[in-house]
Amino acid sequence: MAFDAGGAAPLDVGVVPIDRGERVAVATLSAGRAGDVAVLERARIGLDPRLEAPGARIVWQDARAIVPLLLDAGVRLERVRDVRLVHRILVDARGLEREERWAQPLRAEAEGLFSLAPEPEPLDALAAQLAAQEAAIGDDAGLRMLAAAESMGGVLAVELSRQGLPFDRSRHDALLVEALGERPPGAGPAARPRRMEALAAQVRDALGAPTLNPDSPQEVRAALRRAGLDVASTSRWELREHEHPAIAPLIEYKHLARLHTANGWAWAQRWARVDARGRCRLAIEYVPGGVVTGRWATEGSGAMQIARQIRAAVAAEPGMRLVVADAAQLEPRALAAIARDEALADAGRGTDLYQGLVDRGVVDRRELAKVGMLGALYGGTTGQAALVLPRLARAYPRAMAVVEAAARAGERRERVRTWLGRTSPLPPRWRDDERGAQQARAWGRFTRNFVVQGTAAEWALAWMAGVRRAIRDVDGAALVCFLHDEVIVQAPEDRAAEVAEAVRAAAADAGRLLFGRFPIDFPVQTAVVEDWSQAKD
DNA sequence: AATGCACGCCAC
DNA sequence: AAACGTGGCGTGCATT
Repeated sequence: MAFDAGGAAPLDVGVVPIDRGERVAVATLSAGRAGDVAVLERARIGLDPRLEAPGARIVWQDARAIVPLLLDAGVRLERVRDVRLVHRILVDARGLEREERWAQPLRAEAEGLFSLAPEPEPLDALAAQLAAQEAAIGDDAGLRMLAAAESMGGVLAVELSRQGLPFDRSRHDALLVEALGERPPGAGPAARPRRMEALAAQVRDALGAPTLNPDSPQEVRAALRRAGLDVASTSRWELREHEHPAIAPLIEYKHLARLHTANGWAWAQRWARVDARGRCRLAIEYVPGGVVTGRWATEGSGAMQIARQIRAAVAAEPGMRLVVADAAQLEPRALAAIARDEALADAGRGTDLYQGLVDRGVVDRRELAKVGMLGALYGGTTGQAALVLPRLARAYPRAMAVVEAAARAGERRERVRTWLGRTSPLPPRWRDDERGAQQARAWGRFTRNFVVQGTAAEWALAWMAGVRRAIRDVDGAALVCFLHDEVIVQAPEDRAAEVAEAVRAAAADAGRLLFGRFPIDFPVQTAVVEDWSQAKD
């Protein structure tokens, strides 16, 4: 198992940074109290034998403050409890007091400067928090597993953020020049790359608006209306409905403008940095549990939305390869497992669940299978999805009943739970009128999706924890990216195939860990490549 | 000048 | 003319 999934830890070891992380206080946590406090210089933390004791669980308040110190000291971190992350789960799941006292900097940080002995208070507080969490979790095996997984997620996020994503700036520059044209000499928003400027001129020409700023939706809409195009917005789907010489260059301009602002030169300048070993990496700050469903977010760099167009700039370093792995149709598979829907699980037996639906005669085209399944997961009611849904409901009544029940529960303002027990928040108030009914249905779509997306996120955590363990002894291999259902490991060329196999095996392990003997496959598509764009999907 | 919101588009 | 879930973020633009 990739993380502690059950049973009481024989030894809980609390760790608290003091003196701004120059030293660390270590204590045994038991029955809500801290005992046998030791204080160690940061470089010598690993010398406390309790941190390496078999089965020991290391407990902290905030991974961001302590995990870097532990990693630098060579502590392995196999069983962990992140009190901050787990608290957030238990507040919703168990009504644990919403208390943010450990969000504050620990008082010992300041007071430690003036006393040789550590303040016992933070470690006692940690012990008390741990005891409260253990009581709240009780014998709920799902919550216990979720707490362990989320806590390991805190470690993974620190490790991933410290690694960064290998990034080749000259390749990035070349991709931008190819798409946008030469970079203008002056910075500033007025200076547009050559192709963008040419498209802007075409738009102005076609609309007879010589001073038009194509970045201003208001100006663009007004100019379009003057040209006789009755548009409510300037979004692409609406523009496409109209026939006019300005439309094509405008849509192309907006496409390039997005690339330029989101993943252009300024973005690379801001987020790419050269580390101590001279490697260029994108600095990505992961936020575990940053999304209500339990998915991760990132802060600042927009790293979860790196445009496909520039993914070739994410490239393996000399002697290395990227092992790019993504879980195939993760959410429908999670749904099949939640619902114990053997028929849907059977359709997913191969590597392509959507094709499985076609092969079993449920729908006649793969594209329809996908649209219909996503409609079921998101609550789609129109178009192609609506046409296919009845057939899915007939073929997979158990799975469809689960998402329908989640939607109805949300409409009734009830909470729903993921497989391991993450709980949806309570909805805002809505009135008892037509507008309120709309809001209720919208909340139902949220709870419908929450169950599936949240369970998929739990599987992904377990998967990634397994990958972490599997590559631990592969010298030079490191997780460098995580995107909901996709991971990238950079590994030495001659060990990449072995890593790819380990990543696939970790997926199967994660499925068994969460869903036991229920026969659901979690196939993972892996590619060993030099750059991210070569991993086709 | 700083702040907050709306728009629009990218990702899964 | 949106719809069908979760987000981040840059830009324009109105408000303070």
